[in-house]
Amino acid sequence: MTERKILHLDLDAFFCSVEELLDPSLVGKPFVVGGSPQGRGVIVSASYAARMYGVRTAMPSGRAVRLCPDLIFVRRDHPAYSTYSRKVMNILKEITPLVQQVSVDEAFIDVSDIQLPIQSICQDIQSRIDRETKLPISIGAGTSKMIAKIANNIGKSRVRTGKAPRSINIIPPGKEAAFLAPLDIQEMWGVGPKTAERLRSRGFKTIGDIADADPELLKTYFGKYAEVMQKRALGIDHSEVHTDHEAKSVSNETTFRQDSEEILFLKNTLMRLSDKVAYRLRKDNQAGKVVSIKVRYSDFTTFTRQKALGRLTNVGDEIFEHAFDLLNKNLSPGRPVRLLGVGVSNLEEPYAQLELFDESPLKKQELTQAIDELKDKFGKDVVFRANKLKQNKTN
DNA sequence: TCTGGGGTCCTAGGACCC
DNA sequence: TCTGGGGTCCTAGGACCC
Repeated sequence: MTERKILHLDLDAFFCSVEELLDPSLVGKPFVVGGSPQGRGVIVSASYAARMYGVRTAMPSGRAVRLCPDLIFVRRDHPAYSTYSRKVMNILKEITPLVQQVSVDEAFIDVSDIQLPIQSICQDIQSRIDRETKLPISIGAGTSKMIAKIANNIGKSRVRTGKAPRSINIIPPGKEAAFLAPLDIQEMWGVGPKTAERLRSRGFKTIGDIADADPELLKTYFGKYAEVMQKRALGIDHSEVHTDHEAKSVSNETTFRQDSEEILFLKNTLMRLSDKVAYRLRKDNQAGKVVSIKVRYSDFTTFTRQKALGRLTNVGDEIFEHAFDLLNKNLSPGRPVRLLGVGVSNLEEPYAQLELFDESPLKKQELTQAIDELKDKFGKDVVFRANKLKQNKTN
């Protein structure tokens, strides 16, 4: 069996790089995309100039300004990010159909079938994306997704110039364990702050420490997970590049500018969130069987509640009805609420009839509108009759 | 410093059924 | 008379990732 050649590609400071294309006066300046420091925002993306001040993703904006008083704040422009993301992903799909998009700015590709040295494959992709989109991208390469991903993280982190790294980091076959061994445990896949702390408290510092540990001892600490962890530490990962991604849940949440305990306000918010979720579901021709809410109080304690409906829905009113019921039954009165969220999961395709229609996005949108208009005219039940018909047929 | 928003996966307990 | 065991669904929470 020949070795797999897997690449992990990650656009450098993606949102900021797009903003620089839209407004070249930002180039080289310390700026961020994210919420304003007056509100409760956090940094979503930081330019490399801003990172030189210690500004990082997910940092509260207030703290970022203290680190860098001249920091420029740019509002998010999601449509622009989607457009550029699509451009990059399309280029990758021209190189190979084996593309797994992980997020807007990140993908794995399997280039095992390309008969060129891995170094030149990486360089070709990087310069082509630069030529066609002007976006900087970094690439990690290895015999598995895990190695490619970690290689990319390490490659990027070595560059501290205040400019986009555009790094390429290739781990040759057979060198996986040696590459991982000296790295900090938190570079591991699936090891976050909590697990890292547990590992550190038992004397594990590097990935090599985990690779070398007595399997039985590791098992007493981490149970079933120990085996997976140790395999990963040894550089073993057989996971494939998955090209088919289907969403399993859709949710929207919002943090208020000010905490509130006013039931009318919370109710209206829940209604708005339910409509948003429903609209997104309909746009993707999806519906779900489970409605959930998320509530965070001002002291940051958070709870979730969910309810299985026994049938599919993608209608705002119905999602809201169940969400509000869950809220009513579980909200502690008099405790100010900071965040409210609504979600729908256990998704399926609801309308078999849709397949009879032209698949063009415009047609779909027209159909959605038609369904929504019917709902307005005849009441929400009209949307469900088709749904129940389908269920009766299939059962 | 005072902590966003969108997700996925895993675990564990209880209900219910055979 | 003092209590089996497996399967499946549902729910809640938590860890993790970008």
